[in-house]
Amino acid sequence: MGTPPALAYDAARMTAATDTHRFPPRTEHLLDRATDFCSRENMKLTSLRRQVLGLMLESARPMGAYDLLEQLRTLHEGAAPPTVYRALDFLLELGLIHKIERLSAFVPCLHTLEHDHGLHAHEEGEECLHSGQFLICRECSQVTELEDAGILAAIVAASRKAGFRMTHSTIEIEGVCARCAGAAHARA
Amino acid sequence: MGTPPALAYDAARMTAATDTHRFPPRTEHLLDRATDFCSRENMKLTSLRRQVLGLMLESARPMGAYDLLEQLRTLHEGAAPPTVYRALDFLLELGLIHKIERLSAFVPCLHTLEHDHGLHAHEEGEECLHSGQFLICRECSQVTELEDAGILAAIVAASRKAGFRMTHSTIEIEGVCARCAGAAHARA
DNA sequence: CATTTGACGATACAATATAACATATCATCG
DNA sequence: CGATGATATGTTATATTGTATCGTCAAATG
Repeated sequence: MGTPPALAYDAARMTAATDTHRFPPRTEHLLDRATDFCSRENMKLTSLRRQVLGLMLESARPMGAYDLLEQLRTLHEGAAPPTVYRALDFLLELGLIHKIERLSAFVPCLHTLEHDHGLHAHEEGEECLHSGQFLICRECSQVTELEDAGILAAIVAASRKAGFRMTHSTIEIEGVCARCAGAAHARA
Repeated sequence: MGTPPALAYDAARMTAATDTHRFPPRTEHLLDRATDFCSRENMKLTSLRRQVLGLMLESARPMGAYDLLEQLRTLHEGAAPPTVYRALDFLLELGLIHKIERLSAFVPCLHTLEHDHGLHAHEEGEECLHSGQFLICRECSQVTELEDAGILAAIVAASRKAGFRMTHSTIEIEGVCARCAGAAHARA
């Protein structure tokens, strides 16, 4: 919940080269990939959007828009709700993040960042944003993104059977993750 | 969106026998089934809850909590947000309705009402509320509930594979329903 | 260079949901 | 019957999430 613990890199270099906040190297690397991804889509990952995505990458958990706003304000004075929602809308449209509807919260999409596959085509010529599947642990609040072909196939099949032309699917599976279930078992 | 059109039954009998609003016969019948269902679960479908469920059954579309509140006020002076949310929570817990997360709106669960199967068991001894799958048409806003065994099986399988103990799943499929797709085709 | 377009600042507001506490209703038991 | 506890509802206020709108600025485009 609170601020993250001390980080293992040199904080003095954080604001060295640019006017924008510097995240740890691993995050900066992912952000660079995101920048490339955007260029290829003819879009721009502006400094503001980069910061918002960076904050999400740093968080172990899904972040609400107002969580993000609070954090963003430490980097970007004067940020207001529309500031955050615009960045989120942009990132959502490109598939760089997902919204977890049940939590009204957002997570970065590592699949897009790591495999650079933003857009998918399911049917004849129909393009459709990759929409993942999420395991939501109610103990530790962590969210794991799956990309299970079986689930997707079942959903596409059921939609077709109903004559429904699907463009997006929201799959949110709630329960207890392996780690928390293990811990509970150990306690008993 | 607006108030429903004139109804084909005798409005004079609406408040005859009881102090609670009377819905058309088909709805009253479903409400009676809901009452029975609750008794079997040792719960009570109070007049307030019955009215809320009735309003939802009368609506062709998902209703937001504040839509319900507005309607409820015509039947139940002094209703406030908590009035509605409490009724919704009750109905959700019993599986008599579902929440469509993407719409922040609610629909009655006809599966529960028509088949009286509220609780399911997926794994060894673990009970779990029936959680349906929803086709959401972005043209006409209608929502169709599926209960596709293939989707459920795929989700259960993927959860197990990840060591995740699922208790509830939210499946919301957005797109264009057969009727609206047909209409669009006709226009072209 | 003028124009257009997209991004951002800033204020206000709308829509959704809950906290907290008071009151009422009802069943049960002594 | 009257006390007691549990459940349901009334009431007010507030928290949380999300948009509308309008103005400004800066980069891209012709």
